[in-house]
Order: sequence, then structure tokens, then C-alpha cells
Amino acid sequence: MGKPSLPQGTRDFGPDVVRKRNYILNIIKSVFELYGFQPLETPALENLDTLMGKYGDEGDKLIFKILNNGLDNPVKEKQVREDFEKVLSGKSTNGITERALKYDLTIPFARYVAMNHNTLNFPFKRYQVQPVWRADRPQRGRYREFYQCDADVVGSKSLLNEVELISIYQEVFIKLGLINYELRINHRQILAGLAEICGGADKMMDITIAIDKLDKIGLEKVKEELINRGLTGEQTAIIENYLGISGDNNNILSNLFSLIGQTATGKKGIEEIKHVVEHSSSASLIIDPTLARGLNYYTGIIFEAKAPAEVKMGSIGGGGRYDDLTGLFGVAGIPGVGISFGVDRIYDVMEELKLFPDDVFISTQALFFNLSEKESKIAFPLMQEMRQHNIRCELYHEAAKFDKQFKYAEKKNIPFVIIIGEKEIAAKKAVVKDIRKGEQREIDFDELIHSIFN
RNA sequence: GUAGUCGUAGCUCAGUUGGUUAGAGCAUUAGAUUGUGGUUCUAAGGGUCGGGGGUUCGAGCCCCCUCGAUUACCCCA
Repeated sequence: MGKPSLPQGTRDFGPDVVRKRNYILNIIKSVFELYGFQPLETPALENLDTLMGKYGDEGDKLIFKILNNGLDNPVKEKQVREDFEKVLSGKSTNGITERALKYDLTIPFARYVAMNHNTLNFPFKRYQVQPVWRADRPQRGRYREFYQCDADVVGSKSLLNEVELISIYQEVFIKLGLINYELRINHRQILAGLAEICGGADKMMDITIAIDKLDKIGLEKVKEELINRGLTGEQTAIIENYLGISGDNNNILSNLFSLIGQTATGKKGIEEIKHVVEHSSSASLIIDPTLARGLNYYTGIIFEAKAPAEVKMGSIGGGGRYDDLTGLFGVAGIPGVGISFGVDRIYDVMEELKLFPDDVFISTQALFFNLSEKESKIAFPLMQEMRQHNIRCELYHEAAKFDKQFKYAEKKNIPFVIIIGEKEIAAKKAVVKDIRKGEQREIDFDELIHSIFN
């Protein structure tokens, strides 16, 4: 075997990285808990037919499928060969693969709700932080294994849920220090109203896909794409009008109303946005008529959280309302709304803006120097007593030169070293040195547990 | 899945028109320093030049394939 390596698009997370990731995740989870959300975990594997057909044709191709075991069983050879022919022609078949790695958290959640709707206490508010897998081509900020961090409320149509989710975004981003984030908000029914006005309700998908790209490719290219997707010049002109809407939230609302307020769907969308905006205090909340979001199961309000403009990272979270997610699994009539945090991207943004606090890196607080077998026998019970008092500490594993022990402490970011040698044992006092300040003092053995090591 | 760029020591990179035993800095290890680190000095270890095949008297350098990284498209977190 050659040099070991990782599968494409996957990563190891070293100690410092895990600490920083946990810092982010702990803040998000604690805010979820604060709002009454409950944790859920589902398996890494799902049955393939639970996932297939839920993410569109592109999505199906990106699902990691797992080869069945026992395909080499001679008894099954004929069947396996037949099934494999189907695979070659682009179909997937249970004979070859019946399990797959999960592709997102939403569909497994929908499956869970469909399976347990008789026993769940609605509205059911759950959060879920787990890895998901996509056979996509990796790029910056895009991996084949990455974490999603979702919170959803199912079994309630109340817009109070939207207001609360907006508040969660606000609270999390402020706590993380991303004070200049933006939360863009729009409504699928506003987009539907636009399509209706254009006289092309059936063209809603084409319209949303095209206008979603506005900030990326510019107005001219969007118009081009609309024409290519079969819209007339007249229809395109109406859309151009729509895209030109700007100003503060009130301005946008009144402009939207005069453009598409006469359609029932458009009107409803505008009213819902208005209601939510009026009940939210976040200054980061911005109505963005060009926001569309790809996932087509959204039916109501949609969100997209953007990183502070100075880092050019784009989306760091998103979500929206869906009327009938569990319908795919035979249980109709459970509406829901959810949001998601893009943990990997939030990490990159925080790294760039240097927002991780210094104490994230401090694990062990104090290192006992090991001067000899005899002296370490005195140090060991003192260390154990400190551990009893929740002071994180360790004893250097063998007697070594000071130089070596200092370097170990320094590299591991341990702020204090405790030196106990013959002199100290005689006086029952330990030398405690603060590495960062370069200062040291003597502390009675009995007082160590009451001293401060941070 | 399509296209471009790249791949030399643990890391960052040199390496001339193809020419002997492939170099540097940082990092590592040991010593100068037997109870006080971060500085300095000395020495050492570490590379089948991503992998495979080809051209050539001779390949890190040229050609083909493959793997990986990266960027754009598609799509998305």
C-alpha cells in the first residue's frame, strides 16, 4: 500500500479545527434549544428509494449509492448480471444498490415525521446537525462530505414560526460576531404572482431559475436567459420592471403591490412578508424580490442569509416554508418551515474576519513539570485534586529537560506550568508560572485548587 | 458530468536549451545549556520529483494515460 490518502472531497478535522467548529455549533445548538427545538439524529444510510426523485434529476445523480453485499454469490449471478445491465443504461436498481448515504437532512426528517406522525406532539420543532454526502465535484467551500445544521417546525401554518426563525438567525449571527450579516427574504407566491402577470404561470420555474442569478451574471444575461427559456420580449420587460424594484422594505412592498397586487397569489405573498417584517426587529432583514432559491418544494416565505459583504462568501444559510413535505411519504397535510446554517462557510467567514476568541484554543490549563520519578509522585495527587475541582491539567509523561517541557506546553497552548522539585516539596509550595506573561509565583500546595488558571 | 491551470522533503517553494550523487528556508531530532522555554549557534534525519507507461545514450523537465488539488460551467451548503 502506498501513501495513505483521503477520498476526494473529504477532510480530517484536527484538534484546533474541531474546537473552532464546536464553538460555532454550540452557539447554534444553544440558541435552537432556547427557542424550544429538540434534537434529532437519523442514520447516515437511507433506503435508496427514500431519497430518489426528491432532489430532481441532477440531485439523483449526486446521491452516493452503496453497493449491495453478496453480489458475488454464484446463486444470484444471473440476476445480478441482468440488474447490472439496467445500471449501465442509467437506471438504478435494488438488485445492485438498495441503500445510499443521505443527501440532506430535510428528506430524512420528512421520512421520520411520516413514520411517527401518530406519536409526535405537534407542532414538532426539531434541530439536526449531521454530515451529509454529495457526489459533487469539490471546489472551494464545497465538499463531498459536509455538515448541515437545520431547524424546522412542522405541523403549524402560523407565521409566528417565520418570525421566530428570523430571530434565531439574528441571535446566532450576533453571538458569532457576524453583525453585518444580511437576511434576504422573499415569497414564492410573489414569484408565482409575477409569473401570472406575465401570462405564463407555467413558466414560474424558468423565471425563478433565471432571476436567481441576477447578482451573479447581471441584468442583461438574465434577460438573455429568459428569452432562451422561451419568454416573449413583452414578458421579459415586465420581469425587468420587477427586478428594478428597490429601496427600503416599505418601498419595496408598495412597489410590489402596485405591480402584482391584483393577483390573488401575489397579494397573499406580499401580505405575509409584510406581516413578518413588521413583527421582526432585526435591522438585517431585507426584502429581496430577486431571491428565488433552487429547491422547488418551497411554497411560501423563503430566506437566504448572506455573509458580511466584505468577505465575498455569499450564502451562509437558507430556508423557507413548504406546504406538504411528508406527502411524498404518504402522509398529507403537514406543513412546515425550516432554516439551515452553512457551518463550513460560517467557519471560513469567521476565520477570515478573525472572530474566534483566543480561549477557544486553550484545552489544558496547567502542565505539571516532571522533574523525576520521586517528584512526580508528589505532583500526581495534587494534579488529581485539581482535576476534581474542574481545572484541566496534566503531568508531563516523563522526566525531561525544562526546555522540552516548556516547548510542549507552548505548542499545546497551555497557559500555566507548575514546577515541583525538591525545594518546593520541602516548603510545600509549588512554583506556578504564567507562560504568556513570563511571571511566576509560589503557591502553597493546599491553595492550588483555589488558584485561577486562565 | 464538461473545460483550463497545477502536482518536487512534514510545510512554502528553487531547479537553466533534457546532462553526474535533486537544493533552500521553516519545521523535526540531537547537542552547546544538569531548575526556567520563545533568541542564537552546530550537526543530523527526511524525496521511487503524485502514480503508471512512452520518447531518448540520458527525463523533475518532452508525450500519453491515471489519481489528486484548484478555478469556471452545471448545481448547490
